[in-house]
Amino acid sequence: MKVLFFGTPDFAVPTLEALLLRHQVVAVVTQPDRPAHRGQRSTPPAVKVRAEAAGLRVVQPARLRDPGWAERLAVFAPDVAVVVAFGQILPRAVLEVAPHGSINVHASLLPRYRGAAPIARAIMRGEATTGITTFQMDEGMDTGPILLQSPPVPIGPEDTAGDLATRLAPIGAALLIETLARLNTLTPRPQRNEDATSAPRLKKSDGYLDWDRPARELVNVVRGCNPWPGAVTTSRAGRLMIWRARAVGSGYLSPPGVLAHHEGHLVIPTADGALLPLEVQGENRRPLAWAEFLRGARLAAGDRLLRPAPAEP
RNA sequence: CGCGGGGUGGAGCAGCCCGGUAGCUCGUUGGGCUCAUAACCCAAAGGUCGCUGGUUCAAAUCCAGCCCCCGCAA
Repeated sequence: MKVLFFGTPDFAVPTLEALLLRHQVVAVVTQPDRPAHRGQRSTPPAVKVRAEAAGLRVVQPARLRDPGWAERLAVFAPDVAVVVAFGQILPRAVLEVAPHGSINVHASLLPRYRGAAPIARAIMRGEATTGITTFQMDEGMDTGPILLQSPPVPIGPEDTAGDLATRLAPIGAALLIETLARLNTLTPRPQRNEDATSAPRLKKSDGYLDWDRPARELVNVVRGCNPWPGAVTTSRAGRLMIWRARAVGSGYLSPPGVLAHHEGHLVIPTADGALLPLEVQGENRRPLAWAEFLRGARLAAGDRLLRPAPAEP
């Protein structure tokens, strides 16, 4: 089939590669290069890099909602459009550019976790499984009728959002290929809206750690916010990013947020149990193991950690 | 010219503003103690303080240039 591919980050790359093997990708639509990294260098999205390596046509609309894009994309005469983590809402005219419409690869078992951050949100809520759904897109946010779903994919207790995304991406690629292969015989199944939950895009403040919550929940926040936006607390030594952590103990140990010793480790007591940081990162520092960080004598028992001030949307 | 932090024994840091014998926590090595369970005690080895030049009686510390590393702005 002639496929028009929409995608942007790493997560979308395996699906693009799978399409390359079995179908004809007539063009790739991705987000514009954005200033990124030190020095404000303009950086192409992962999908663009891969697409150019494959010699594909790449289109980078600033706003797909601007008039004229449907016509410009129609020139490629696709049979179907495939959308994976593209990052922009597709207007109806664009959704309907291809005769078979647009198919989305979404990283959850819909109708659960509709939205931009299904992987991170599932982890943050402590889910034990998730999966991949392919569906026929409509104008709503991940509301279209379902084509195929993967079997439940287990979420390991230590998985980060980054880990899970890496694992889910090839599963999505395989499911999409199967979806296309069976497109003519599949019956789209409407989602049960009453079962839907939403997974809105993460904000930095989603990573703000509140020590008055139970340690188990905070560990989930830490996992879900890795690699972005990072779970943060503030201390005498400035902002502290916690990249990996484990919940230890249970019940009330000592005042939440005040560093204390517990079974041989310096931990952060919470409302229930304590958080044992494993990997941590100080301001303008690289990530360090908790023990190494502590050797710099930046923090000690008795120091109080606080939730960052909500100075951000 | 986006903003910012940093390069000090193997690791993580302090010292630099207010020049004058290089310090802390850990690791390593050698002893000791004998079970401390939060990391016991003693001792030792190990450093061109990123590079080059300048100022000075004297530079890790002040000045200039260069190299490298890192964080944030998704």
